[in-house]
Amino acid sequence: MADARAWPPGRIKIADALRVLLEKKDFGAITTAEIAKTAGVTEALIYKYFKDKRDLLYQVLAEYLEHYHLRAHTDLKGIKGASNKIRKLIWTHINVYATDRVFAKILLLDVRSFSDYYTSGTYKLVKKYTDILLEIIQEGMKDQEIRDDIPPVFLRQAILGSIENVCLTRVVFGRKISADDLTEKLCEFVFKGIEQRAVK
Amino acid sequence: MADARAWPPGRIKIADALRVLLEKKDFGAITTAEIAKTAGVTEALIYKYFKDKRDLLYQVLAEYLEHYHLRAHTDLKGIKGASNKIRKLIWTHINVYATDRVFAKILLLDVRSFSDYYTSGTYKLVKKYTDILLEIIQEGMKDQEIRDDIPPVFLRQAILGSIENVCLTRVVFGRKISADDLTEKLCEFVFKGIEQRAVK
DNA sequence: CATCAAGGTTAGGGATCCTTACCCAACACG
DNA sequence: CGTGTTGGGTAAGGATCCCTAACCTTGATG
Repeated sequence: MADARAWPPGRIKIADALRVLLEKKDFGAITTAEIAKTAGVTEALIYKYFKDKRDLLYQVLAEYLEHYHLRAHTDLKGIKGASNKIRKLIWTHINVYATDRVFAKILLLDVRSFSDYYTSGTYKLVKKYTDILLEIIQEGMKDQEIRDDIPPVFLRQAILGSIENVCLTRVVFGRKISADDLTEKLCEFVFKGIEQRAVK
Repeated sequence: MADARAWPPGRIKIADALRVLLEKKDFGAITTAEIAKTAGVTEALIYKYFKDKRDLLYQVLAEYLEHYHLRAHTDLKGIKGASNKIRKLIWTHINVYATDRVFAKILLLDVRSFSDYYTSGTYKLVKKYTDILLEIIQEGMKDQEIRDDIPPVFLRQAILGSIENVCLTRVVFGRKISADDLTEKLCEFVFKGIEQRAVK
């Protein structure tokens, strides 16, 4: 997972330790002492590699994001048409939440409450990731596949919000996430809306 | 704001102090010492009325929720048809975020990261609030106004997610929220979806 | 008038985050 | 070959911060 750059072993052990601990408890309940103990290093070493306890969280999240950003990109290769791409992106996105609870918890729950997160480099990575969706939307508007009377950035926010909120409760309560099932329903909602259509 | 039950003055001062402090900084950055000083009481008094520092936050949020729950209920009186009710509810919901940033920040940012929040009584109040939307959706399905091929609870999650995510960034970056404008766009999205309709 | 509850304070203790100073092995270099 | 110097890591401690136990005061009540 951690892109094995030439990071010193201590740094890797610390990041790994946080990931392990996040499986069982939320970030606020994890102490630096605990992280150090799990990593098998001393507390002070954390502060050699990370500015903060929070900076550690941000950097771990950043590693996930780089990984999944790349994956989303390749997942979309060879798919034609904005609608099909959006469907695929929704599936991929949900599937990440379904299979990687630690990542889901960090992104959906832990970092949100820190105000400095929104000015961090990690947040920029999130935006870069969601820009994929934005570009598809713009492409779809050009091709008359997607309505162009609502600003694309607005649509992006609305779509992502619905995805994340649907997954949120499932992540919080540890319920299973079925990517296939949720994608189907979400696409119906996102593409056609909740209005009852005229019976054919 | 704080429904003036027969609460002792100290309790009111503490809750007020937190509300004041939340206007400038986020919950995690506020210390109990700071709260006590702002309230003009000693730190220990906080723990006479609240189990935790977090419990204080939950109770303050609960006061907001009771207030806005009531208001949403009366706001919907006299409106006919599920679609019209949903439109109104969306407007009311957004308008609360637009006018009450402290409430918005607590609900959208601060409490989310605490895992015990989701088992708290305050969270039950949130559910009670969102049940309004659920009932309208069910009503709309019965009246053929809203499509019934997606579970109502799913639709509720998706709709609320899109609303909240649209407001979230505006709250985080302190940008203005125009209830009229956002409601218009959100309703278009929620009711009709992003698909380009056949040109008439 | 003794007692008791309610509202509030004093004083302090343990945990947590973070910093400063230090150790030591490996390696470059004159 | 002696000598810096850099990178990885440790030891120890300090400043806060959250929370608790015990105590004080005042007014109501039997």
